[in-house]
Amino acid sequence: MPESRMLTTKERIIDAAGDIFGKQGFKAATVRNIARAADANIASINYHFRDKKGLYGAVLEDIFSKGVQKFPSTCEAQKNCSPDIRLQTFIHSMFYRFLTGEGWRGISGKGRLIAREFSNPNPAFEDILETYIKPQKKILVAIISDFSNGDVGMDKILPCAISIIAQCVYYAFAAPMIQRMAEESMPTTENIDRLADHVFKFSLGGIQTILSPLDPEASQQGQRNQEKFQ
Amino acid sequence: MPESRMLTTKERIIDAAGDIFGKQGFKAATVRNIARAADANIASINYHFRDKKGLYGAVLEDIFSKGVQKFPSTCEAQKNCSPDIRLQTFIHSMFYRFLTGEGWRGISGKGRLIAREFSNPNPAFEDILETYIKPQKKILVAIISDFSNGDVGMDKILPCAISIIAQCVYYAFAAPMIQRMAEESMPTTENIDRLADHVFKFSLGGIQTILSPLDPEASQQGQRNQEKFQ
DNA sequence: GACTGTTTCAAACATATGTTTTATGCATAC
DNA sequence: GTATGCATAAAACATATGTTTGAAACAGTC
Repeated sequence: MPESRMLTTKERIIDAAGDIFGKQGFKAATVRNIARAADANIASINYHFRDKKGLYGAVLEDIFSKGVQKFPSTCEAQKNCSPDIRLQTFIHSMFYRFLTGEGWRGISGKGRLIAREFSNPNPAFEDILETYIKPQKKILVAIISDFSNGDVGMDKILPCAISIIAQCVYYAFAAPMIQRMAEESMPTTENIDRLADHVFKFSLGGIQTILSPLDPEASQQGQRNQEKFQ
Repeated sequence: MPESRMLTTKERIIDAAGDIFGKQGFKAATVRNIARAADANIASINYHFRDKKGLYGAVLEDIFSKGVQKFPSTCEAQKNCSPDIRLQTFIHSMFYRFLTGEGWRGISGKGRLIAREFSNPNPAFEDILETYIKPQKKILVAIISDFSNGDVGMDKILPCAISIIAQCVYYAFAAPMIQRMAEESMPTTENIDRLADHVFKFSLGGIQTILSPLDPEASQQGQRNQEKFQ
């Protein structure tokens, strides 16, 4: 352990806990395993973080603060760029943040922890939401809004935002599925740009279709088929 | 308990286990809680399913067999329809299967269990994959393939399929997130058709953009920004 | 060098939990 | 009626796990 020994016990615990919580979930992860992986004593977890829940909260905070710091989804230089470019930057940031080793390492580590929070938010996640995620939402909404000339309501913009986030998150959290169903599309460091570009282009088409002022009747189509399912 | 008493103990256990496994995950769910919810004795779980893992496997099988049976994603009548219509049917089926009470009840119950499997497949899930999920993939790939005239490779079709599935799954598994970020888009029985229709239209635009023979240079765009993240 | 506050350690504690055991009801067949 | 096989029940068992405890090691200060 050449470099990990440079870190303090507290840091090593947070690091190991991120991986183990990510892989196994809050309940299945044991403080004993975390302590062993961090090369620390069990009691030090309680000493530094009060209890297992406290450790989890610290891990969440650590993951997000580092994640958005290392991969900002917007940069000053692009402030006046076309929405195309800014959307591409946003999506690529998302992929790098989720999937690379400097980020959340996708499914193999902390990325899965985040996916879990999406469907099963821990109380400690509410703060993360306000501090880190809502600003991201604002950025994405602004980008999509710029595709029209501001004459489109939130009822069309928000679903587009969701569709985009959905794709980014899915590549990170459903990697085992993707590996089994479409191995070529497995998210790895080699094809991360290719995948991000696909999501970008796909979403571009989607946004244009949704925001285009024509086909006002299309929203009725769903009603036709509704009874088939009831 | 008027009607649930009509069911056998075994059935009641599977039913209760689906909800509790879904809400809490495999490890966090306890056989004691499941037995109580099913109004059954703890030992009956081991009696009928050997052990906790066996129960989980039975739940998985039950969920999928009922899910695809109640909401088939293709029907004989549409066999010769346009890909548009068939895609719409596929996506709506997906939404109904994931979200309605007759299906997996979204996040509140078994839906979450499936989302978990996507990122954390249980050994018992491999069978489910072969029996229930791969046929679904085949259907979707055939639909997307029909949008072009068959002159587009899997390298473009599969990512489109993933993008579509991603949206459907996200609405089901990330509902708590959606509720907090975009309450109007919360998946409920009231707006399920509206949401499914959005995903349909968005995906239609995405597919057309990806499969369109023009812009062969677009795939290079990603490379430009790559160094920014390294 | 002795003192003090902080951190680490090994062991113990209390509890939660999956599983097994043994006994009891409850049909159906002989 | 009696016996046999299936289903359920209550209790016991063994283990895993979060937390606490009290002592030891360490670092900085006077």
